[in-house]
Amino acid sequence: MMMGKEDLGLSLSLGFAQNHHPLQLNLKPTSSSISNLQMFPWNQTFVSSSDHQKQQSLRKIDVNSLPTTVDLEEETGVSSPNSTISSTVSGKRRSEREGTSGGGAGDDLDITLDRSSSRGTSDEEEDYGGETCRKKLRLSKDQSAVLEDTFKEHNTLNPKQKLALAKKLGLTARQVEVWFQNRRARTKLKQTEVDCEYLKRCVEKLTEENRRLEKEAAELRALKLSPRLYGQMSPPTTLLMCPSCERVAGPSSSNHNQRSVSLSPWLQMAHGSTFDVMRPRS
DNA sequence: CAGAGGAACGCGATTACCTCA
DNA sequence: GATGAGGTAATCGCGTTCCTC
Repeated sequence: MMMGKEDLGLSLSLGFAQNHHPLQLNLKPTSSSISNLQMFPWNQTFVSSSDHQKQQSLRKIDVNSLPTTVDLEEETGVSSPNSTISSTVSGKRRSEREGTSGGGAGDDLDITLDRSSSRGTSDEEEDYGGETCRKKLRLSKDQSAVLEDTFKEHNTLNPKQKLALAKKLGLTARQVEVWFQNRRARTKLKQTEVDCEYLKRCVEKLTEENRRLEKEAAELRALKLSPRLYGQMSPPTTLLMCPSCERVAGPSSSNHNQRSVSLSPWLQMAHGSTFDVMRPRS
């Protein structure tokens, strides 16, 4: 089953460094299949008895030709299709140190992935049942749903979380790692698309505003050419600004110490005027 | 303490495979 | 059935961070 864009479950935020107006885009799907799957409490053990049942059911619907038993063999790196798991006594990795909400007791064994083994080794024949070319293993719907749910909680996993998730889904840790990598890439791509769209809208609005102002300026120039009318008006091209608060003063704020400045739209934006094309829509 | 070397990891780019119209 | 497009799992190369010596 293909996973469409609506299945991505992206919750995107767009923020500008200066304005801090996040543009929230909630592309979260309303998938009933996801709701049936339990979220991972990372501070708990993954495989409980109920988990085991789910694991069994997951394996039943697993379309991939994975090894039927994904157990301790994988942790020791004996029969892992794409990855070799090595254990190191010392040297905590970054993800664990940064506390990706994992950890807990029994962290004396740091389980890490040796990715070099997944990049073209002699184990590949074993990996794909004797075939030399790499096989594209499409993840099942439920596997994807669990991965999505997990990704919503943490977009990165520490090695233990990775292993536990892999074990639960009947995948290799490397597959989980790859899925998270690709998922992060998709999220970023989606975010870039959103950014582009938003900037395009900004450009359109600015262009429109520019056109309007040019038109207005042309009209004012035309008025200037007719002295009778012009004499009745105040100069349109200068505005008054309070030097202390730098707020553009209106006609009534005559008590401010005023000076003439040219109007900058960015200044207006900073003061929250109606010129708000850079403000994301809520 | 500074620096070299290595391991682990993440990311961007790309490839290869699969599904569907 | 052939085919092209789109999605995505998998791979590769590189940079970064951290740890050990």
